[in-house]
Amino acid sequence: MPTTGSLARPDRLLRKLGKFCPVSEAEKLALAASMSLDRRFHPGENLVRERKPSEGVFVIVNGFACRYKLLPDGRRQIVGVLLPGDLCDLRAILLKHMDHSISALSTVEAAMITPDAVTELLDEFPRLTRALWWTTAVDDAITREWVVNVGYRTAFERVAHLFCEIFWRLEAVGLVRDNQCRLPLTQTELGDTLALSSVHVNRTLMYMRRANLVTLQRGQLELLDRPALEAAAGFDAHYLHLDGCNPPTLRPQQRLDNSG
Amino acid sequence: MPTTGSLARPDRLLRKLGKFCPVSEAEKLALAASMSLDRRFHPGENLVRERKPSEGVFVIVNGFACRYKLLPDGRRQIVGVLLPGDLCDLRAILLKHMDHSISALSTVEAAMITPDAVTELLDEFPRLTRALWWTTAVDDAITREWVVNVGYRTAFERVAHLFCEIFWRLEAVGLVRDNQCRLPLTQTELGDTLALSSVHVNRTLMYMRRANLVTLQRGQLELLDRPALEAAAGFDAHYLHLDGCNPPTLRPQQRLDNSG
DNA sequence: CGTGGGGTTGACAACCTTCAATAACTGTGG
DNA sequence: CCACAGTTATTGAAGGTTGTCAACCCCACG
Repeated sequence: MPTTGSLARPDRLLRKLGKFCPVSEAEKLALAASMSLDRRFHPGENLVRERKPSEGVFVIVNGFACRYKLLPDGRRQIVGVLLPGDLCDLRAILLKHMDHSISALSTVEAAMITPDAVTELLDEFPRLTRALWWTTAVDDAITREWVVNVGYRTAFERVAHLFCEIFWRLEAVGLVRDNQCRLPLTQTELGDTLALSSVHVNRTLMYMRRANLVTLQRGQLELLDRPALEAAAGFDAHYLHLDGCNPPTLRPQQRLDNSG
Repeated sequence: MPTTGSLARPDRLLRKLGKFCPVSEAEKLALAASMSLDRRFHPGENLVRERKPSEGVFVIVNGFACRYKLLPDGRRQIVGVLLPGDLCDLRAILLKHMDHSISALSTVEAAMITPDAVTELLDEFPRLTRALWWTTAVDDAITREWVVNVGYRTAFERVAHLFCEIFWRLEAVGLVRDNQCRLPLTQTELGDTLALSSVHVNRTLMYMRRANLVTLQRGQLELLDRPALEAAAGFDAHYLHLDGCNPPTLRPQQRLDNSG
């Protein structure tokens, strides 16, 4: 049950990549080896700053983080949530500067993959490359769904939909038990995420609680009636692409390398 | 001035990739060669359907298309606009099914790159691979900005911001002249894009027209006072990443291959 | 010359925001 | 153990931005 020391950090990530394709021992070790520079961030602390070049790719090992943009009037819009096992976008190293910031919502442990290590990893492990590429595709699918969420849905549906999404994503990395998971966001942060005022988030949560759908206390989320919640949110998990991958078009050398 | 027949189709795309890094003749020819199966789509026709596997990657050669999701009540949310030179996401071939549909807004000419051709291209041209990867990163940055747009901004700001974005993007591929560009969207489609009712889009456009900021007639957009519009929208183009790329970490063989 | 889609406008309603006040909770130091 | 400060949560009242409904106009097109 306990992984080795070197595999503890990429564990959640590996679990996610495993949904895409089998991952060999060599690939696991290479990924673990590429993760250097473990760092710990306090709530509110920035991992990545808008308008600055990225120094590498962070892997969230533990805790919750968010992508956000600061707005002219001082408010902020959270445009993505990063959970354990998530990557801060491999492609960031291609860009001259970041278009958004990333900060810790809870205490966050993150490992860094340097740009050189990213390049090496992608050069030497084509199948892993595909898997990592797949995670970025899923991240983007999630962002698109967020456009729908803040654009189309009512406050109630938005909150419900976010809860469903985070629940499914945490389930995929083994962080759900007894219909419960962590969700260490204040109501103000939920508002920044869902483009709602904290006041209205509160009213909505009160309503959900009284309807015996959901409780959210001290950063712990419990879904009391998951089917009802998903129905109310209009939630359909297919955009999370947790059903694996297409049969890949492989290069010749990959065809020899199908050992799980 | 006129490109050869084989380079006419990827012309807009090449112009965009050129913002990222120089593209060699060999790369240009390879890209052109990989584009097969030119197709023409009428307004409203689907290029790609949600919940179906993608058959390859489309390159928009001419016309406007959009990514959209259908909603339970029959409405739709447009979650992205595809302009000439844009790709329908390279990574789609990794996914078992699409999480959104793509349809033509105007008459669209699109070329298809088959999954096999994508794989070959990525295998043989590392620098081109980086450039293509960069375009997907920019697409995602745009989607994130859309979350901000529909979540945070007022109707007026939303419309203004969309106009600025499309103007900049078309400018980058050489499709702007005299402060004018094409924008063949009905007010209903603008509403689907901006999460506004067509009625309110209309009111907003009337206001902008009367303020001598913008005209939009018969699919032609003219920015009468671009600085004022950008200021009003809170538009800052840095998320479009048109300023090129980071010095790449290259593989050895790439270091020998820096001819433009 | 009729028909249908898109554009324009008005009246009214709804959802959500803002402002404001209070209560509950968390952590800190005496 | 309690007092205190700071943050978070809760609730009420009033107002604003935007949606809905409905009507009308215009134009393109067959």
